[in-house]
Amino acid sequence: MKGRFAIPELPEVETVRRELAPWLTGATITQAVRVNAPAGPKYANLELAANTFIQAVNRRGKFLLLPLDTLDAAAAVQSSEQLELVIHLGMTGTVLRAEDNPNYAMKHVRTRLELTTNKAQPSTLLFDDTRRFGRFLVVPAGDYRTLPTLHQMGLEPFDPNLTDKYFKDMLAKSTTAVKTYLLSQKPIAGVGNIYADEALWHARIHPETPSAWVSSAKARKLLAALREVLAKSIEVQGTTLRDYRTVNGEVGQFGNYLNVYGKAEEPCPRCGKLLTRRVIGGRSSHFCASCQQRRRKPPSSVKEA
DNA sequence: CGCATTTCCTGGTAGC
DNA sequence: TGCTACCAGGAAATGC
Repeated sequence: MKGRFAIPELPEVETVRRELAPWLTGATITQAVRVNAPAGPKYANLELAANTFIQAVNRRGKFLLLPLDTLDAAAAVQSSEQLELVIHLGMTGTVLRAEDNPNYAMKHVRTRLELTTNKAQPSTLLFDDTRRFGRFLVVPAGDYRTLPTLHQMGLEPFDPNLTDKYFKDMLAKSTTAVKTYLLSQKPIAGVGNIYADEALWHARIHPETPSAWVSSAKARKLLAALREVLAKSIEVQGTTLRDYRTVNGEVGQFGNYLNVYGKAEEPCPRCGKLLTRRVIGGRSSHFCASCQQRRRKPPSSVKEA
């Protein structure tokens, strides 16, 4: 494992959301600026956030969504456009409270928000994004045209509308490797590399199985497994690799519950055969070739080419 | 359009 | 020790 990693997937982002909400909900943004990063779509339109207040700290998949309400009634009438601050942590995005980190190295801090909290305290939010894989931008509320992944995102894992049949129907839409398709965020929101590998192992599905070949029974097991690993990880504040810390300096414990991720050449906890690592869809993937058998033929419901 | 591949980006690490 | 080459990853861009 390398770097200051959390690999923020749904549980890690939910952990951050829960930490940010008490601090930011109801706070006024007096200034919002991009610092130490080139202009571009990743950290964009921040000036629009000035003179607004943060209504809520929400999460959609791996994105944090902060609806902003204007403080200027006249402007609200003129624009009639509600705004939203969109934050994606990417690989290395970290949200910091400046007053808690007086000696913080500013080298990779990309944006800064000057705030007045709902307790009338001044506060400064810093967004450190070392590798610049993150996003921190203001958009018209709900307008995700510049964020195609968010735009096409599937239902939240715990959305009651996400039934077994709905999930199976989503998987049926693609013939790409089921692991790759999960990472696209289209069948379900918030699943990244770690939890995809873990859930596929629990459901005994080979990660290279064409998504549409996954049977109804396997789809049901996969959805249950995804919910199980995500819920457990949220409970223990996510997976911490190396020296990552949450906003409040805590360490997620889900690493203790991993069965396959990062465990190539170690014995499968279920059958004892050595686990395999293989690049699938350009991503490092971990599975048990023995108990995650790849089906040889498509199910009868899928037309042969 | 669907799917596969490449790019973005930096710091940690292996190997010499 | 110092240097190079390589690797990690989510989402977007590009290629076919």
